[in-house]
Amino acid sequence: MSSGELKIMALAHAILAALVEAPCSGYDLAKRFDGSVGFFWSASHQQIYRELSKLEDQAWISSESILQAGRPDKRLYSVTDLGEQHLKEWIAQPCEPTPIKDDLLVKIFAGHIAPNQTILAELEHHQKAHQKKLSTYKELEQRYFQNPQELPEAGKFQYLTLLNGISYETHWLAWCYQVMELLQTIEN
Amino acid sequence: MSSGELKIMALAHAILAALVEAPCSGYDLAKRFDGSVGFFWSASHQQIYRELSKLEDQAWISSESILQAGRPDKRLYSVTDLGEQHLKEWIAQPCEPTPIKDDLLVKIFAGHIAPNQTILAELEHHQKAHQKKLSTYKELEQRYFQNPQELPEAGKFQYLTLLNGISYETHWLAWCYQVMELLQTIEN
DNA sequence: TCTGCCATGTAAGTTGTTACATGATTAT
DNA sequence: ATAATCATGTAACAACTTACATGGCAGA
Repeated sequence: MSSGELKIMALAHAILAALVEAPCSGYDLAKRFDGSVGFFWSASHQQIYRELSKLEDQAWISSESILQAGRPDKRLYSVTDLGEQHLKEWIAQPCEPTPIKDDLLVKIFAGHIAPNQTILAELEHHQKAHQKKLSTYKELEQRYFQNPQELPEAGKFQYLTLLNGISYETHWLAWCYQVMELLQTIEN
Repeated sequence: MSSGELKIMALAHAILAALVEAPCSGYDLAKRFDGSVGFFWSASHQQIYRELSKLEDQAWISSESILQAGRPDKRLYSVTDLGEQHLKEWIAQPCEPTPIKDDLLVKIFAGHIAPNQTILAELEHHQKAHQKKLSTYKELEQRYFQNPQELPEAGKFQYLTLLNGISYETHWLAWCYQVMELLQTIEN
């Protein structure tokens, strides 16, 4: 209503959250979105660069050019006071749980039109993927979050996102197992 | 490559899967995407109508006009042989697990910049939402899936998507509890 | 020499969201 | 009367994906 500026910009907030934790370049952000930030958001480098431009136009972030020997310059982005203020306000606004959108579940739902073998193969593929993620997450837990009670406050919150990843992958693995059990009762 | 037609169309496949199970109108589809189909996909009615037009242009679905007394006509959509063939092929192509994108996790990640009270309130809000979904799912389980072993094949697969929903909500609830426990160790 | 990493972008297309639009029937 | 439900759409915009584009440096 009225003038504007009341948009959603989900990615923008994920970027702000990442930059508040540690200022970095677009390139580094893209890598972080593939790693620890990936516990809660994913984005391609193209999205990230575009969003960084927008955020800088709005003065929610600012950048500093870093000259590097033998490498392209990098732009180091950090969140401005204005940006942090907006992030705080956004955090205070209630949001709803993300609806599920999952290709594998679509395939399972229509599973009866495909050979059992096909479904089973895809399931094993996903099982492996989830197992891999889970062990990565557990390694991170052991390496950086051994004593959660003694972490600094920011660290505790980051640990909680990791815990969510662990719980999420565990849920998927348990479900994969359930599917396999029930598939065995179907002759094909 | 070569000529084309190799697009992703995630929503299209979700619609095909729903229509294979039971032909219906766009309006009914929208309702189903808010209910049982919502275990694996969500979409607004605008998306659905647009996608239905595209699918009919490609002859993956066909429609029949149903005249109704005292109500607007409805178009009953069903999947053609061609559509079912495409769906089968799509099911056989491997896909990757859906990356996480979740606003609440962004908020938690940056939780240290907000008052503890704000985080706690949002968490309780989500806890309630997940509790509600979980009990809805469990009711459905009791009502329609008491003896999974004796279900027809299609029913078994649909039950598996419901089981995923139950597992998913349970995971979130357990995590909410973990967060609350750790939040108590932070003075604020 | 070739692959991969560092570093940043543009262009085109698809998907998803929000708002607008219509019009009849049924229940409170 | 008023709101909710049935039933189907258009228009504009925001978000996301895929492909293309550049160019230097480091290591096998």
